[in-house]
Amino acid sequence: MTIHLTPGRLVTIADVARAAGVGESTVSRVLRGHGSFSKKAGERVLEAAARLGYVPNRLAGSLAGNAASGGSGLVGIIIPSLANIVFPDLLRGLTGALDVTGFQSVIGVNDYDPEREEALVAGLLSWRPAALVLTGLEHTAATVTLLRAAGIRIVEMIDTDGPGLDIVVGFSNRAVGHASARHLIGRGYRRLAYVGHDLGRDLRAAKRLAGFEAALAESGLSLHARELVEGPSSAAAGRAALDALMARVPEVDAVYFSNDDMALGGYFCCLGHGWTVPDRVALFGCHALDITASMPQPLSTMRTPRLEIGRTCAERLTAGGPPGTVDLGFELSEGATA
Amino acid sequence: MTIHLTPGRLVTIADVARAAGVGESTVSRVLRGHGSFSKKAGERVLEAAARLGYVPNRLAGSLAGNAASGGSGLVGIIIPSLANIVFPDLLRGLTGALDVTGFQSVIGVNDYDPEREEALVAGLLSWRPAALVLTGLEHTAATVTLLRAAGIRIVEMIDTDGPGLDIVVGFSNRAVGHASARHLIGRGYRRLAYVGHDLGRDLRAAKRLAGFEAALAESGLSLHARELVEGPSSAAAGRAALDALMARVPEVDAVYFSNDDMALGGYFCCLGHGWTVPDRVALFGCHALDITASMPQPLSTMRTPRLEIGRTCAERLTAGGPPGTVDLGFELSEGATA
DNA sequence: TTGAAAGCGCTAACAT
DNA sequence: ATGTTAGCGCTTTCAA
Repeated sequence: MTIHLTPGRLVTIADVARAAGVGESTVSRVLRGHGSFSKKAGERVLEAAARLGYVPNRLAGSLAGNAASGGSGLVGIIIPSLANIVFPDLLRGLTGALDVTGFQSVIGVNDYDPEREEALVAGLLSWRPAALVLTGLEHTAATVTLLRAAGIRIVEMIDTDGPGLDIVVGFSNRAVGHASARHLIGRGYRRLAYVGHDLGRDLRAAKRLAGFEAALAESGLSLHARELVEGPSSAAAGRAALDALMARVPEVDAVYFSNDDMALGGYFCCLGHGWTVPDRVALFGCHALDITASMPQPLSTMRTPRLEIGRTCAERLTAGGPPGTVDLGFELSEGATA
Repeated sequence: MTIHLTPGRLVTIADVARAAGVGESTVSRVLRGHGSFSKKAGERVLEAAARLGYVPNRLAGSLAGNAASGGSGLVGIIIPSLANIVFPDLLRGLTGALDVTGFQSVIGVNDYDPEREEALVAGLLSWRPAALVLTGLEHTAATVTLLRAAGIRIVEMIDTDGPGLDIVVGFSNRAVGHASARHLIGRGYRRLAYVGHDLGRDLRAAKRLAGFEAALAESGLSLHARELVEGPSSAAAGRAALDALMARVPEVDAVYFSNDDMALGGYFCCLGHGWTVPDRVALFGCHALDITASMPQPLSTMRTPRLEIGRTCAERLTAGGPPGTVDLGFELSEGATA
């Protein structure tokens, strides 16, 4: 049976009600399995909805349902970048867990820029999300004001080094840096250098470096040299930076990289020069990207629980528990490069 | 001045109107820069909105504005995976261009599963998005029905090998495979093998292989061997698969990988065995991931315009042009491995 | 068990 | 230039 509708007009609950011969509220009850209704009414509504190809309008649903309490089925997510696989990993954990509970992820990418984050928060808030997930603990004052006024759950993910607004899920980047230094010192390296990318933007990398230097200081050491590149991390940047570093300070015996991308580039640099790793120079990364486990010499790095962070964020959000910090820790991934 | 509001109640346009001493519609006009209003009214509204911390409710806005014509400021995006950097790259191009035009991206990940895509399409449609962006051309019949009934713009990205529903932006995966084979044949390789991942799920990879084999056939050749791994692509899988392949069929002189992840793993395999590349065995990938340009021997691969695809999708969507296919092509990235 | 009716916050005629 | 009014599609009292 063909149904004729005004072109461009989508099927509404009223259409379904008419087709099923019941009232609109009955349709609503049946479709959401709420209230009570007769078996017969249920069948007729379901049949009519299927026949007409009814697709609920959640804009209207959210508006009517609980607009005052600010809860649609959307969850806003803001990450700094999509170019570094670390953030897609977080997203993966989040969306995977969120999908199951019927939430849709609305995402924004702020390019490591707090001002951009502020604009994205304002934009996302206009969709009255049930919750907002941010990356890191540092935000502009205006962002915090917006967040507070929104009256929804806020999760800050990845970094636990500082106070959060509501729920915080991640690990201590400072502790990662500290543990990395302890490992290298324990291996006997003494002339340690750092190779990293733009620290002004990647605050987590800066915290790792701070932890690293703190551990050195505790052992009476200090950073022997550092090489920073402009812009984001990449294998190309890591390769070029290590190249420059070793030309400038050849006595360096171990290098701590801002992350695995950079470290992989560093490893390629060593291969290109024919330097033996770790004898000529030891390499240590961060994040334990899958790829670095397949290197001829697996990279020594720290495994960070990215998927689990995403999953945990989603769980805490939907569970409705109290505010607080969840530290998921990290783990040494002992490779053959340090 | 502190403003007291019922706790949990968000500031509405009515609150702003009252505070500014104007009518609701004037507030609406000012805030959206539509219609006409006096300079004075404009100032008072803006001041009141800022003071009260007004955040527009786009759920209500979309519902009132043009719910019938089905256009909110949301764009739904469905990708098969977030684990393979190819898709975050597409997302990056998309969200970057979409943000600028005031659209928010709502994303779904279907794990290469058409049934899951169908569920995601139904879910996304309930937010009455202005448009939907899908990956690839293959969908379930029910998905196509939903899409047709929705009456919104649809973009299918990445693959141009087949008819689309509305707008198609990408490149010919078949042509990529074909050109890859031509390159290897031109280099003099004759015992060519394929190393890939789950072809039943990654249909684009399957099309590349089909194009590859077609080119071989045109030269009177055929695939000398193939090694397929279960599950998704990864460096680890590429490494293990090449290892198994070369043990089984040592006379192979060139390997075409399903993508750069796999090829990088293959390169690591060669390094581990001390095989010279490309003399012992040549390697060819797909996608030209940044990382492969930093290898001691840059990987020979095909550069695919992922960011540009994302950007172009966004542009076509917002431009409101006619349906059609946009082939953005691809380019040989001549490395040192083939 | 069910329908009628009143909004949710906003936009878009329509008056003025 | 600006206020009033009628919905957008849905959920939720409130009666019946």
